[in-house]
Amino acid sequence: MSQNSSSEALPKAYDPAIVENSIYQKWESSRCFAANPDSDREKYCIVIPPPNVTGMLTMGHVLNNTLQDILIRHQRMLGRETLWLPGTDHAGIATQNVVEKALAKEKLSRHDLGREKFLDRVWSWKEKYGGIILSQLKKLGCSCDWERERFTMDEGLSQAVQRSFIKLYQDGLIYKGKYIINWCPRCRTALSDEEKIPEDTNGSLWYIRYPRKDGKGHVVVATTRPETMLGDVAVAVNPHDERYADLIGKTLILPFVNREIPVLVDDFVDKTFGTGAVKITPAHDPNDFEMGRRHNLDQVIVMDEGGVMNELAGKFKGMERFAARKAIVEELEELGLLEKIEDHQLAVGHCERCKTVIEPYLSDQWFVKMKPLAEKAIEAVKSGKLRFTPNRWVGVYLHWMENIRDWCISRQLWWGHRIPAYTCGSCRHVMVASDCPDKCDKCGATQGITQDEDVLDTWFSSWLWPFSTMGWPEQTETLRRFYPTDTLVTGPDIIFFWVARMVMAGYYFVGECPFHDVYFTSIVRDMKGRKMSKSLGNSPDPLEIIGKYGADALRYTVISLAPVGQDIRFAENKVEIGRNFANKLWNASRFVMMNLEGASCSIKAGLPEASRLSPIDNWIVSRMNYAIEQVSANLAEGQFRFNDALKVAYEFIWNDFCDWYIEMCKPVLFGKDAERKALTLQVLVSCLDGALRILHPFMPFVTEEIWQKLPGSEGFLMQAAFPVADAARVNVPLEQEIGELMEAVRVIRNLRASANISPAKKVTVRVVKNDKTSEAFINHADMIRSLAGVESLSLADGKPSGHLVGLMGACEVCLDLAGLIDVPVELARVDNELGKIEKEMAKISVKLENADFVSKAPAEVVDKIREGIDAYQQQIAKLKEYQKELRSI
RNA sequence: GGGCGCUUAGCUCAGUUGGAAGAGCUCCUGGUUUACACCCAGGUGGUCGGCGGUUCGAGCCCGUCAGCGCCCA
Repeated sequence: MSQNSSSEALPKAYDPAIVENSIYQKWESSRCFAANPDSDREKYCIVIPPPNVTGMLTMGHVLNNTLQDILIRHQRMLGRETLWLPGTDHAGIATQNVVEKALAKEKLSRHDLGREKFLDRVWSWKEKYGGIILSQLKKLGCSCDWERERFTMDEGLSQAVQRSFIKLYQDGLIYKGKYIINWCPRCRTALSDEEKIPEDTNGSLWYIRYPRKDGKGHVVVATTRPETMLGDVAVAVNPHDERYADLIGKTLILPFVNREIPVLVDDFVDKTFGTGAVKITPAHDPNDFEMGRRHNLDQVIVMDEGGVMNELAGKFKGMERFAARKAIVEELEELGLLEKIEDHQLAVGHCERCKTVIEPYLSDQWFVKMKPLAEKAIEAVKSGKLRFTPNRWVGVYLHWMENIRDWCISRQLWWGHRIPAYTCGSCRHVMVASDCPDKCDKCGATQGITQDEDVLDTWFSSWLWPFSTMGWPEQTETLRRFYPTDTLVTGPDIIFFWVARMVMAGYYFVGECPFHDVYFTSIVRDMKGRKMSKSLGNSPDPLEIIGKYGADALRYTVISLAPVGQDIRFAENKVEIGRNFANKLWNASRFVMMNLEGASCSIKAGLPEASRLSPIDNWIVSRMNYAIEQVSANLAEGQFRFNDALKVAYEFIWNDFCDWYIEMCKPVLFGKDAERKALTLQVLVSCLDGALRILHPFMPFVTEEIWQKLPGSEGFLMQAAFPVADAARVNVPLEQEIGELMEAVRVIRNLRASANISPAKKVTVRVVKNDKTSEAFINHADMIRSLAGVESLSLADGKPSGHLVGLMGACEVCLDLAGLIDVPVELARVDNELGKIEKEMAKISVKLENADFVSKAPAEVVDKIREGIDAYQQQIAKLKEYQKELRSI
């Protein structure tokens, strides 16, 4: 499987297209993703938020699933038995819509086909396209256990749906009844409150005169939906509204239909809204419905299921609801019954799936009583047993839970789980059972028992997902081993739809919260801050991006752009950063392996003891252990600081390992000291190994590909151990010492740049003796020579003339220009430098001028400031001296 | 109407107990340094949204206003 041959030359640039598919195939065929319930390791489990079968991979999926993959891969490398359980959701309305649209192209409706044939079409559609999004997740590198893939309409999951419905019914938590529900006239189905999307709309408030039967004038009512007046059965006023005191009990004549309707009183009426008199339409408004029940009023339905006015609408019969609204207003106007029209802003509900304006509609539906289910779900969060990250979602969750309303679960669709309720044709008795009863429980009839036509809300299967996918209601091995799961990663937009309901279902059906942590992801927006959507056309195709830049690059960029809980602004060109990083890692590895020829080092050998290593070797080892510690801390349970972890790995690899360590190694690698060289190679290989391990959860492909080629690697990186930071190898004084070396190099490079000296040209540098700082130059003279292109480096007792002068602290670093100084340029540079230092000094000096600061601030803070000023003053003095010298040339 | 989040360099964003403002990209200047131009070295760039307050000291804590974005009614 792995060649482990360093003689194989790596291509100069990393090409993800060549690597990713083959790596993924190797993982999959070696069953690296499969969870084993029999192992005795501690488990870690995530169930995927099942994408819709109709779905195509979006940037939202990329973010969400990359995060899950990072968690899973990290935990797997930590030695846990991990299960990431994948699958898809049947997405009732969405899927039915898609197939109906396809049918429409053949000029067919689902009714032309009939229920059975239509469902056949949906299933074949599902077989053909339903797997696409999951195969797209594979391109992303997701390490799901594909052998356990589930679908919400699978046999087993359908069983779970049935069983849960029956249990709820038997427990008295499911009921059927006629209530006002949210109705989509286009989808022709009921919707839950959550599927109604309110949008602020500029509407109107129409003031309509309802004549009194006694002929003594009229009453004016205000409404935002005039078309519903045809279903009015009363007018109500507040009992304390003196304006209408004499009107109570009188009768009005409803225009157009000439129905006699009473004026009644109800505390609910808001005296300040409109005229204080409101029309009551129990069949078309939730508040009116309640009021109607209190006063025992008729419920007059004036529209059909498609939003078209019915026979009770009189002359408006057959008109679409908004056309009817227009016609009614016009006619009222003509009749002199329209008093006025006011602009009125209101929130109009729209169908989540098709954006059609929702109609509050009286209809016979099934509901779940939610209050009893909410108790434990509230407690779980309050007690901290269930944590949310970011924590602020707790408030949103609790507010919803504490004000929870019953859940309308029946849908007038065909695609979905059919409600397991059967009605006796003879006595109308309703029986809930998994199969059609042979005879009626009540009257004993054996014929004419029919199943409810409706299906269940898709979320009624989704809320069971964490355990239905594990085989519930059977007590399976998987369920015992992996339930409850550990972390849920999902978007805050489905906190009510899904998260909250899963918590309730987990407690109710299995007795345990389905997870202990929920990580709410960011929302991916475009650069203008707009949510990505198909209709805006601002949503890039992740597959195209993967094709262009590689999955690792996309993962890198998405994660680094996503701080905890903040929305991210994504643009395709940002993926270049990830691609560049993958290439950087690739080339660093390439460099290491090119130098490995004939060497006998192996990642299995581990790091040589510190005493055998050079300071720079020990420095990179220290940096690596710091990076390991930081990545681990950022990924520790409950942290979810993905972007910080990734940043640490990035900086270690790019800055410490590539920019400094590899460069510092070159003299050794190209030198003659074989023993040093061997040790250096071992450090290079070990650090590369460590870097690949900490980076693997984030960028799995490129790290695996490289790791396979490292000498001594066996099996797969994805199954290798995540490194543990060795505190004994973290050497802070050494890091400081090497930090000084780096600073010395920077000072010289600075001087070279300011004098425009070609990098190829070797220079002579003289450092003016100074107690501490100048030592740094001498301690690491060889290193400085090689990194800064210095030929001769020496200490000088006094400042030589004809040199460029730079400062490291107060230590003068002089670059020999043989007197060829471009004085104006150099003076400008020194001026600039002086200006900056003086500005800095002024900023901290004011602190010392404040007597309170000196007396009240901690001594070490004051001392630090004093030292700082001291240092600045020395620097200023040196620079001024240099300035004087330059001016005298 | 109620609640939440955001406002830091031209752009995208870090900044975890209050103690001398950071990264990446962009831009500018150099560069055929045998890992990498998907690169290297160097540089420019910020009254931390406004106004108050607490404090010796505020990007960070409190109040208030403004703009943007969400959620709930």
